[in-house]
Amino acid sequence: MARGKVQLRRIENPVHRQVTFCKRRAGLLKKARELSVLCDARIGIIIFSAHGKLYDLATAGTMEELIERYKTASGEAALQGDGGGGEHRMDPKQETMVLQQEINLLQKGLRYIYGNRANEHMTVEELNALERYLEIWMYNIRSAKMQIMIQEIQALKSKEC
Amino acid sequence: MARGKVQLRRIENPVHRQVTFCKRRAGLLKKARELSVLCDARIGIIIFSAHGKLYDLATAGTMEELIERYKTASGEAALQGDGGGGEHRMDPKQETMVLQQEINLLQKGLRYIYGNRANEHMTVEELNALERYLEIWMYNIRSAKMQIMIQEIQALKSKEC
DNA sequence: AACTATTTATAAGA
DNA sequence: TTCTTATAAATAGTT
Repeated sequence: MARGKVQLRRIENPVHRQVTFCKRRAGLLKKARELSVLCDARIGIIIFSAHGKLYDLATAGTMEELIERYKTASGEAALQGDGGGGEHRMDPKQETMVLQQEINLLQKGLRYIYGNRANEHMTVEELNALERYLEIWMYNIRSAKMQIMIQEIQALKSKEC
Repeated sequence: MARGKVQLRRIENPVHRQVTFCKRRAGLLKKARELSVLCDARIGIIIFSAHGKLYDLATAGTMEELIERYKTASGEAALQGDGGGGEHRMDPKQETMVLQQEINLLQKGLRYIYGNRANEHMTVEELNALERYLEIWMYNIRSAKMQIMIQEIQALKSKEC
């Protein structure tokens, strides 16, 4: 927006891209804060840089509150208690989302176990769900181990002949 | 920003406020799309108007994906941040490092199990280590569950007396 | 919804 | 990186 009109496509020069990212990110967050104050709105912004670093903003409350409210407002379908067993072929996006949810639940569980228990609230239902995941994962890991060992044994046998 | 400097506080006139909300909301979303394209970033924006109406934007994917990624990224930050309670003998930094390693191993394991097995290489040793972690976590989760249920039972009993 | 006078954001240069 | 500054963009008030 200055000293040259900008083309709306990825900036190829990595230095320019990084500088622009910093400046425009700051600008975007400033605009969001202004909009929130001026118009009494609640705004959450999540930014992942190309390298995966997280920048965020939540006005008037926490991001978690906004996310919960978002899920309600956007009428999200209830979480499927599939257990990740994966007998049905999901499309990759859905699959990674489910995986991500399982990881989130595990992280929460680990914080609950190892951290200050007062900081995390887990229901018995959540703990049960986590337990089921752990059982399934353990089963799968044992299967995978077996497969690898069988393959290794077969490789050894074929060498002997 | 034009024909008069703006004061950074809630616009009292409802008509002005509504008009400004529309204009600036459009501007904010445009800026976000530009930033995403120019700098190869992934951005999610959630806006609730004062009256509770939802407006949102997710670049390069769905809001759900961004939310899940946000939870992971912010959860990891929380894990690294403190570690909390004094129940453990390790110093907090060491403890969170170990936790992080465990999570990384689990994520690798899950990708191995659910993803294309050719993309992840895991040794039998790694799988064994993961299996041991899962056993420990399951034990801890079952203990936690028991504790909660015992507390609930006691709470019920004390109410009855 | 359109139209500008101004303010604001920012790309390029220092 | 930080600051400057010329210019593009956004937008407050008006029509």
